[in-house]
Amino acid sequence: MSGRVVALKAKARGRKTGGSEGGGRGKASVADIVEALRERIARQDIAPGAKLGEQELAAEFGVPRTRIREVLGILENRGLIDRIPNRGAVVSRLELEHVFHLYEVRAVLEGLCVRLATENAPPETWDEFVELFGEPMDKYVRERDFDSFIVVYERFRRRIIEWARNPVAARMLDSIYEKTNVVIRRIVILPGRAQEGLGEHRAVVAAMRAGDGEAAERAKRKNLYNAKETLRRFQKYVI
Amino acid sequence: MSGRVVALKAKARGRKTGGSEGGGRGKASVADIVEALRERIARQDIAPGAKLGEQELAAEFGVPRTRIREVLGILENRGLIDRIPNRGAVVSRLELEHVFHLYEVRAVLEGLCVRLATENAPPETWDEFVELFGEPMDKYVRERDFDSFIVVYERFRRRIIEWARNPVAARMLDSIYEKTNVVIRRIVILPGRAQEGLGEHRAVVAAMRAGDGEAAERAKRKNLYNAKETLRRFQKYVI
DNA sequence: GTTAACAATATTGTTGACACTACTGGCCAG
DNA sequence: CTGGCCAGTAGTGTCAACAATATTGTTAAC
Repeated sequence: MSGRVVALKAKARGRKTGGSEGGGRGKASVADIVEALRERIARQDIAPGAKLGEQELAAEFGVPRTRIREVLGILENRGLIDRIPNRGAVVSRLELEHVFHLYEVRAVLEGLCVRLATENAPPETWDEFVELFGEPMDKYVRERDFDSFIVVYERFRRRIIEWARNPVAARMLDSIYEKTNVVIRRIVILPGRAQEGLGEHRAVVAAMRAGDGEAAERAKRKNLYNAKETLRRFQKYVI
Repeated sequence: MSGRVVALKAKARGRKTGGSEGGGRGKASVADIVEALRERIARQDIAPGAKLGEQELAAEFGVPRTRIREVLGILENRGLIDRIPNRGAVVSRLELEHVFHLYEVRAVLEGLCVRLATENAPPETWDEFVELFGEPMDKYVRERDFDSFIVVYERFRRRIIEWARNPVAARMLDSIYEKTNVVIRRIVILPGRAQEGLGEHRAVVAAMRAGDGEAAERAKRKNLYNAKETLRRFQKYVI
């Protein structure tokens, strides 16, 4: 049916200075390959359900198959791929139910981070975002410039996690993002969602600027709860 | 300095019906070995900082070294061991700061699960625990029978996660428990903590029985927040 | 007696070869 | 023509030998 979507570039067979993947000099390490594949899966360069052949990947990255095997092991227990014994590995399809579960967890974890960040960072930290979530973001919404919208959104998210100073939460949120990245981009284009989300974020930022961590947490939770409900309402158009 | 604490039993070198570890028939699979080691680390049968030799483990479980290698890889990105290139693997020491981070995350995740469980389960589900957290637990506390105390505690926890019906949260909480198991047992014996925790849990159970998910969530959070504060106060005696 | 260089050993890291399983296509019987 | 059986093939799973690196032990010079 649907053909592979794997990029066939490079083929990097050479050894010295050969591996262009991951930016490392020398040949591609396990971490490099994991990162490369994680990115492809997150951006859906490889479609969900598509097969990941070990030999194929080994040839592309110019590494022995054993190393690919290790990579697939890591990707598997991160939940990004499914492996069936003697059958190979395929990119996980994310069930709608699973996405809801992810959103419930994401809500409380981001709520936590927002609260911690409010407590840890000097209030002026958030001035930048009070500004951005004002006129500029309004403009993006009006002009349907969702890419710029998401860039700011991501920047805010990263800043929060940075100031939350909790590596455990950061790690868990990362593992959620790498699975829901795609969904986020689809939710934001749903009718009225960007506008609504912007309003919710203004509440979050205002509370943070005011130093009220608890209020910020509640606002952030509500934001993600609403996002989930929008998703539920329009699920037919998303999945 | 401190010698190894590794159990030297079995040495199971035989192949057929040899691997007694993990309960599986035939030789030990990767999952079996991971589970066996996870358990040992959680129960501190292997001391933090102790070295895990590949050949040693391979000999003990009667499997090729490659398989042990895979196991160590899994344990590493679960955060249970640290691996230094060409030096080997050692059991992670858990820093006090890290434990606080884990508790912050655990608080919001268990809070979530308590709320979800209250929404999903029929109220009668919790009658059993209303009962248990009454007189029986009081008795355990009075008699310093912390083992029984923890058994009930664990049972309650499992029931909550079961009814929360959120595999994502369940998985994340598991990864927290396997690291903090030891700490839990040390907190509960701190002066007054068991009594205090019991009171907090009665509030949780009461709210759940009454079907008030939000109140139950708040109560559960408060419970873990207090546990964390107790830990902070007595940190010298715990770590 | 202490320290530095060197050799020996033990342990981790890497790889290609071999074994096994599941799919593909052809063949034959009904 | 259809359905099941069988062999061939492609791909995954397993392993044991080889290479690289760190640690330990030894010797000799200061």
